[in-house]
Amino acid sequence: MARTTGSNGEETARRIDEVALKLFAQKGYAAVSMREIAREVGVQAGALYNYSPNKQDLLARLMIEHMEALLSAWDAQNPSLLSPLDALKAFVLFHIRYHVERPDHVFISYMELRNLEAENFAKVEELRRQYEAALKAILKRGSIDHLFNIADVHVTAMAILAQLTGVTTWYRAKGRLSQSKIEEIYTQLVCQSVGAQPSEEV
Amino acid sequence: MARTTGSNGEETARRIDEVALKLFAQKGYAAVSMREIAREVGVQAGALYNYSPNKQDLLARLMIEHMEALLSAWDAQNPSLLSPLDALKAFVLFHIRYHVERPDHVFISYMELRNLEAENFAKVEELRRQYEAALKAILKRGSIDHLFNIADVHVTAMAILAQLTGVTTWYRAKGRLSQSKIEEIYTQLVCQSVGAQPSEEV
DNA sequence: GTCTATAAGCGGATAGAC
DNA sequence: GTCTATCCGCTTATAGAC
Repeated sequence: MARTTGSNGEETARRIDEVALKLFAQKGYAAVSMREIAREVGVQAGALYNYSPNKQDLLARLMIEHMEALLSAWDAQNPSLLSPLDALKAFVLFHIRYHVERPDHVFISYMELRNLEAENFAKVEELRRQYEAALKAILKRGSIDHLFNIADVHVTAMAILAQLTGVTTWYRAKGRLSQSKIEEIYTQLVCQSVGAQPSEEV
Repeated sequence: MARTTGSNGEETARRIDEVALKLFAQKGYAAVSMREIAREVGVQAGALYNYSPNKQDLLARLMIEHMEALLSAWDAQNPSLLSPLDALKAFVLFHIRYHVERPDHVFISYMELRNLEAENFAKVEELRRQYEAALKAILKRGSIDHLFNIADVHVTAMAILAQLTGVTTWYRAKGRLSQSKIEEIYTQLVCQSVGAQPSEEV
């Protein structure tokens, strides 16, 4: 299926990212070869190097772009305009929806950190730190206003993020529970865990 | 540093497990070579095959033994003798302590599932299912007795396990919080998240 | 932009000496 | 039980033709 004539750089670039993301998530970065990515894209291995100088860069780009998009999407919600409780609920819904829609991005962003070289690792960690800070800001506001009963903002933030992100490990679109039901259950769970007053309807 | 004479099978077996566990956790199964394990153990690569028929078996054994030990340790606590609330608190303490003491075991048991061949995968999953069932049993008891306010036992169990296991990703022995302080925070967090009445002192 | 060909080395695993 | 030597396939990455 070689298609040297009629080749299309933009389409190939898109396909490489798509295939690499899928394979890295499925098998892990170290277990996927450039040949395998190329085969699935429908080009020869050498062609991949027109789009990334090496395999490491391909991984790093996928992770950094994901984290940047996540941060932008959350910022676009303007959560600072909401009350702490509403902002927390908005965060729960946002996080679940964004992550359930992109399970492969989530998976590699948590699993492949150790395969990043130092410089790329630092970039991704900084972006993750910013995202954690967004949740901490909400918890802090609610804590100061005595709306929440939180023993430690940092630990609570880590715990909430872990449980929300964990949804992607077991959620199946055709499972027992609909996504909206899961969102409802987690909203209750998180509100209860921060000791918020029984919530008005979501 | 060859030591053919004076070689000691039992000691080597122990060291192989120790080194393989450490390296798999650090770099991931696929990124660690048998040669690298051998080098760190202080033997030649061929010698490893006296202890495992292949690399896959080495990984599977580490994971299965960890899950079996985890289950035995929990069973030894006889949680069914406790009230649901006390059992839940016991579970939180047990899980945090057991996992914080064995971060590498925990890490590979969650991260390397995808590198297990079908048969080994099934074994590990069955053991994990049993452990999840132990927590669900507590939640069910408390729910039936109207001690807990739980929207869905399965989702709540997954959420609690995710947040507890997540401790190992950020806990550092010399960090801001002592382990006992973290245990206290998580106990409150989990009790609040299941809607349990404000707890007596732990 | 993609191909073919190839460099240079590492991978898991085995055979047979000691 | 461990070593040395080895098979051979697969790895990332590059060079140069088209």
